[in-house]
Amino acid sequence: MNFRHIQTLLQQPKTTTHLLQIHSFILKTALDHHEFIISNFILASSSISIDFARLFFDNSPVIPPLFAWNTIIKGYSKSPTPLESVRLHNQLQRTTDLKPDKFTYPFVLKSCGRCSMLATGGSVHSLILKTGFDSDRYINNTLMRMYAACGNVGFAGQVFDEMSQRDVVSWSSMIAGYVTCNYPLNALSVFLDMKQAKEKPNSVTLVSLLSVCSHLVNIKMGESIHAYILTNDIRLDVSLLTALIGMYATCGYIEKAMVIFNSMKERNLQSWTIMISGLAENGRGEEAISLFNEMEKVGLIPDAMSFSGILSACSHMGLVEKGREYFDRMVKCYKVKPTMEHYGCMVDMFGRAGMIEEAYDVLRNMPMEPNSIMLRSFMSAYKNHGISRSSFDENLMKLLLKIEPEVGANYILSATVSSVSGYWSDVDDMRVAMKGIGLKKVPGCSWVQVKGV
DNA sequence: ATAGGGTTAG
Repeated sequence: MNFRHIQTLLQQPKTTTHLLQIHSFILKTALDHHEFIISNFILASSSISIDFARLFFDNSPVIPPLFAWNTIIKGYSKSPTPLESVRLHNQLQRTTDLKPDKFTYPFVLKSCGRCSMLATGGSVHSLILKTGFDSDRYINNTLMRMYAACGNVGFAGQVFDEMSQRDVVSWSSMIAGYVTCNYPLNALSVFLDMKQAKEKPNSVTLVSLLSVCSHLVNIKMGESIHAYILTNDIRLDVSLLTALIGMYATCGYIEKAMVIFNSMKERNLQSWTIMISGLAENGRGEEAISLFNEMEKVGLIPDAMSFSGILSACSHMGLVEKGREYFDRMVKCYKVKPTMEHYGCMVDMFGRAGMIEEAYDVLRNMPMEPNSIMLRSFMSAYKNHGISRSSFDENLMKLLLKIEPEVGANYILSATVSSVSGYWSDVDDMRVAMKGIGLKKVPGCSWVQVKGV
């Protein structure tokens, strides 16, 4: 049993037991101090699970070589706990003489982005500048993604502008950055610059661009991108087809979306989910529900996004019992933690069905502060169905006006609801409240209209 | 000696 032998073993298909066996060989031959062996063992075990690899990393008898640190940092960057790679990067700097290299930074940056740690990401950036790695294209591309993920697309743009050489990934990252930060028009203009620069977009670039069309609800642009894909022989992979479905569905071309979905030879969870949500949004709840059931039969595990789709279908269709069922199934069978969107669907669903008490229960018992969409939905339900109820919670109305004091429609809603709840004792009270926040004229609503409520 | 970046939706 020697070095070469272990190396060969590590290249074969690995299972946990297999790796444990190799590990005991390593101990027996005292090769556990050997840097190259440590590196390869950590690499092999990280392909099983990052936590598994971490055990060996932590118990290494010598300080692991930089390669092993990089492998672990990379593993955490795509794990559910990316913060751990930021921690390890700190530990690397504090406790060893090793210096991070061009394989360390991309993954630390990715983790900073995933954790929205703008300040930490910025300090990693200055470290990169200090150590001269700012000429590395990969690092610059991940810097851009980090800044965009942290919501600061301006910094991403600076990195992009200062890059000495850009490739298709740089351009795609810049476009995706603007999409993430909700600047679809800027994304479009970067695409135009990209064409000027004669850089050819690939299927990843086009996925982001189709999302631009969805954001702008611009079917003309969507169709021209579809045509561009076909004439330029861009590979129609699962992601690109899924993005096309999404674009057609958001633009209201649900039939076209269905045709693409049905033609797909291979589909992933996202393809199903986007089709289900598309059907739900286009008022075709029954089909959304049957597609959801079909998806489960195929053996795919629905995620938070899939449940948003199906719950919104139930809400639009007024299928209260089904909605309750799916919500329960989501939590109990699939262990998906409900997000704001899910609670929003439930409030909307109960509210539309006139079940004010149930909607109120959801609002009261959810673990986060409701957003304005939910509050408006609840208030409208109250307005439409709650006229005879006495259970109005004026705090919810106050909260809505606090979160969104600049939205005129909220005051109109408030005025209407006040006729039921007595929250605003008279219209003059509301006038004072509006003046207090400097709102003189309600957009889309004159004082006369408010008075007339 | 082993390794790296970009993609969607509510």
